Amino acid sequence: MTQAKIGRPRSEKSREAILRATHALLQEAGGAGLSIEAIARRAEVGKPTLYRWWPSVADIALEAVLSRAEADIAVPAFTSLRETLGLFLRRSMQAIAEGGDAHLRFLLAHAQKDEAFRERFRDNFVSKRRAVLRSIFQEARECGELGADEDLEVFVDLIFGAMWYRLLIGHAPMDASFADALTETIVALGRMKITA
Amino acid sequence: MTQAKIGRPRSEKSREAILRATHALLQEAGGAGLSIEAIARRAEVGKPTLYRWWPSVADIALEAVLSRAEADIAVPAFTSLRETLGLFLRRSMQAIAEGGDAHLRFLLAHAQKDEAFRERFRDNFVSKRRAVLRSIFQEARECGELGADEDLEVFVDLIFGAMWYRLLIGHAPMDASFADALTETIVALGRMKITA
Amino acid sequence: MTQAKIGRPRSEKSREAILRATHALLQEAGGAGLSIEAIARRAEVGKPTLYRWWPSVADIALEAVLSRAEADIAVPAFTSLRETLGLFLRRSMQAIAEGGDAHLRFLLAHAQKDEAFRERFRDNFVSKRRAVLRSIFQEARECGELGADEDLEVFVDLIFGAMWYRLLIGHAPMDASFADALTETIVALGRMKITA
Amino acid sequence: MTQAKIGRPRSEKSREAILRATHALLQEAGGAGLSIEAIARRAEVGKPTLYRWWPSVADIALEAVLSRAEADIAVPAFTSLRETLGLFLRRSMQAIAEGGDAHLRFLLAHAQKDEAFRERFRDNFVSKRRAVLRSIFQEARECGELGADEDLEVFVDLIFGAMWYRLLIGHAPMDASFADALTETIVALGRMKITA
DNA sequence: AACTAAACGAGACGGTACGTCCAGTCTTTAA
DNA sequence: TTAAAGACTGGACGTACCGTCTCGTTTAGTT
Repeated sequence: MTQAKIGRPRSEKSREAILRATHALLQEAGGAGLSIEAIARRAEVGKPTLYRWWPSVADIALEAVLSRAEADIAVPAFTSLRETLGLFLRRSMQAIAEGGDAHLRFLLAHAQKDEAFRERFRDNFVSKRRAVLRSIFQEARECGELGADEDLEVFVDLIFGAMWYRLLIGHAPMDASFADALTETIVALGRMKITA
Repeated sequence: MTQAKIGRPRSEKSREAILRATHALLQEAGGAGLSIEAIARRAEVGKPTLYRWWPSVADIALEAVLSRAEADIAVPAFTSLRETLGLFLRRSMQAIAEGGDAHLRFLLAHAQKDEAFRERFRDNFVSKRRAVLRSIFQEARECGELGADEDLEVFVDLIFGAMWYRLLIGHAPMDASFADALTETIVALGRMKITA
Repeated sequence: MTQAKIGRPRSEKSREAILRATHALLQEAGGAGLSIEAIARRAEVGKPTLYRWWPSVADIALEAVLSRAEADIAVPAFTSLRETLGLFLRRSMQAIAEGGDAHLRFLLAHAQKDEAFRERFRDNFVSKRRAVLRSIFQEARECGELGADEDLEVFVDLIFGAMWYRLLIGHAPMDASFADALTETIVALGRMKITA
Repeated sequence: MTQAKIGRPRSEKSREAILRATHALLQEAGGAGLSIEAIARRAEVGKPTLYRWWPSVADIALEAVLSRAEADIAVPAFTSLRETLGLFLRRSMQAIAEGGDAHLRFLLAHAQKDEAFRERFRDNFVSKRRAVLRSIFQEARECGELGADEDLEVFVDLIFGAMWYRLLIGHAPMDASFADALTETIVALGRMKITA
């Protein structure tokens, strides 16, 4: 049917070296020192190998992030809105604080100058995180902790928006108390609508 | 005390040409085509003139934005929380939709790779917008529409966070209905606390 | 005796496709566009196939030239020095003018950067042409048109040197009148020595 | 009239470093190791500086050769055809033998793949050498050592052609005896026509 | 009115990274 | 068991900007 796959297969060793190098560069120097050239040098790989498999540096960084962070978006088992959401937000913020901020900054910065990448970033990263948060809200709704007519999409925008905003602007820390404040806000919104 | 002002004074003509060129480049090509080189070419100005007065391209873009957008942050006269906040948010989103998004994207992208600029961006741009929003909330509090123990900073993070998030990720539009949804959320939070 | 012919036999189809592609590329774009890569693409053949059978692009070009030009060096039947040499030179120049110049330029250019190829080029191409010209001179000597003590090697250098020189530098055409001028020079040198 | 010369002037230091590096690379590794990249590295100069002033590597090599070899084409004072021509040819061949061959090979090889450079090479290098040789022949003619109806251009082609041919093909040395053989050939051609 | 000093335009400088092309090698499937 | 095909490392290509520099020119304010 399709063409037989002949010829030398893609080198898994190279792929891993590239992702490892990308991760290391992001951690060491932040987004500043990350370039195709630098990755190729560090991973001891030819530049054409990078261009063959990824359309831009940002896509490499995205894959590097995805390959390490799948566990991050594990949904905590739902108990109550306050507990589950609080746990999720505290864990998320801690993951960012522990070295993930350079990665996220870099991805978002590149998404601003590359429309096509922005779409890929949205589809492969953002939407998955949004789905997790939305599922928590939906479970809360099923338990009666959120009303039926709330716009959960707006709730997701509020929570992730506030987090990205603090990360990107840096005017205030992403600590546990911030996580709790966000949690309480959602809890309050849920309670209010029910009493109304 | 300070040194006497001798020598040729700074050329106001050049300054204006530079800001105009920067604005035009951002509107035409988005952040992609904006560079020191491009601005100098377009403004018919030597590169050292740029480096003499601004530390980076992003600072030029910031000044270009500030010089045009002072009116944007005019505080509407306070009537009620719903009305005042709603007006402010609709106006803000409309300003962005009418061509300001490339500017903001560019500023924020650069803030991610340049720590020092991030601080200047925060001090000269972000904090002023935050002050406006905060003042609206404070007036609402004085009118009893917001409780005394609300964390207004978190409210500001929620609103501006959600707006930046939609702008940067592009998963949903920044339209009037979004402005209204945000408004209603804050109104609801205020009402709830009071009834509680 | 020799090793048995086991394994997959060499593809004659590929060999021909390669030589045809090489010839076509030389004619179309001159030496500029000729590379291992380009030949492989055009002939729809893998690069290792080229490296297996030829040590360099230049050797492929050499074989392409040799496979087509064996007739060129047919020795005309000897009648007189003037007539035979004149015919040979006019025919040679015409062959070059009719599209062979890109091939020769390419071979010679590569011979300059590859010592080993220069030797192969000399042994398989140049020396055969020299032998033809030398045999004409020898027949002329037997007929008494050239003296016994002439250095025929120098005569060959003079004639082929002048031809290559015009081809490579391009300051003057390789036309029939040039062929005749070279012929007359040799005839004159022969006559002079005899009268002396 | 013409545009005023404003802006930072060209760096003479860089220009010299580039020519020196080019010369050294040609002598050390032959044409093989010569590239824009290698010259820039060796001369400690940015690549754009090379591209700003020269259209190709070959042009740099040409300038490097010209800047050193102006003395080579000094015309010896004319005494007799045999003596003057012999001296000129022996000197020329010696200059090539003493390290100039890599330069000439490189120039000629590049002239084959770059039509425009071939023309520059012809105008700035070849034609000057031809003029020297032609002037020797012309002085000989004035002394009656060459007839009035000889085609001096063909004589020049014969002599320089034979020299380039031996240089490029490498089938025989460019030594004093070769110089003498060429000299005697021209002398003979001159004598013959006169006796005829 | 001449002098002084700084800002101006222009543009070359040493560099870094870009994205592409080709060289030559290696590894897998096909014949 | 060799041929063929394609991915590999590596390096040069020519271009775009970077941020710095050196010019000659212009434009005030100071003598």
